[in-house]
Amino acid sequence: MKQDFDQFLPLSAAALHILLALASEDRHGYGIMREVARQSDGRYKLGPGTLYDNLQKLLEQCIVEERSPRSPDDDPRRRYYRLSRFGRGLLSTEIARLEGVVREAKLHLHIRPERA
Amino acid sequence: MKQDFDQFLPLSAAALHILLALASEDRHGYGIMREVARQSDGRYKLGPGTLYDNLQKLLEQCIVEERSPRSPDDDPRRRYYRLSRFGRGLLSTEIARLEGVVREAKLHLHIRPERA
DNA sequence: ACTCCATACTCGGATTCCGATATAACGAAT
DNA sequence: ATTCGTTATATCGGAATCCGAGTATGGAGT
Repeated sequence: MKQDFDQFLPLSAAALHILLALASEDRHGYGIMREVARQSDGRYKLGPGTLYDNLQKLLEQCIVEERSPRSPDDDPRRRYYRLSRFGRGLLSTEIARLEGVVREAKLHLHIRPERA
Repeated sequence: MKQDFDQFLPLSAAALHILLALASEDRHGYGIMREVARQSDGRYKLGPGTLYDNLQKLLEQCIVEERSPRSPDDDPRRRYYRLSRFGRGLLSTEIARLEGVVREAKLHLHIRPERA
């Protein structure tokens, strides 16, 4: 039962970063925003429009699922999201694809030592 | 004189693949389409709409330049494009960014051995 | 003559992006 | 108790982008 990830790839930058933020742990929307900013050192910022557009679509596609809050002392406004099994596979596939892109690029570019 | 690549990043999938196709050699539009399909093993196909939209924008931003045909026996319909110096730096920066994404992802995913 | 491929390009509908804005509960400080 | 900054979810609508169908043409093969 091979799932066809291919029809979902390539992921948009927004979707990729959302899934990446969810790969390390389940998060609520606002937490995703902060994590995305953190992971990219503030260079890539997700606004609420892009975030919720994407989240809704990812939910419909069952790439991301909503999860119930872990404890009752948690802020009740929060809605938590997690990667589905399918979503995790999809992200892995996309990462493998990106590795290919990076490998290909390095054949043809001088990559300078990375800057601080 | 540090150029601010950051305002152009992240590259869309289309732009990234176009630049990648031009990294190895100068190409005309149709050649870019073929090269993109080849590099992705046919999984990512660029249609003419996306291609020319992107090419026009990349020209305006001086990321890509038009080049004169190399020899007069070349098919005269062809219009050749090449990466500008700026474009090459931009692509390098984007590739470095993607390496960071891949590195981050691998901390949290089991990447299966890549499929045939 | 016909068909297929190479090649460039336009068009318009669909999709996506994305900041401004709205709303409100929380925490801490006064 | 009030205020203030932050946390938090969500919508709206214009702008940007995607992207396939279609148009056009020339050359090569049969």
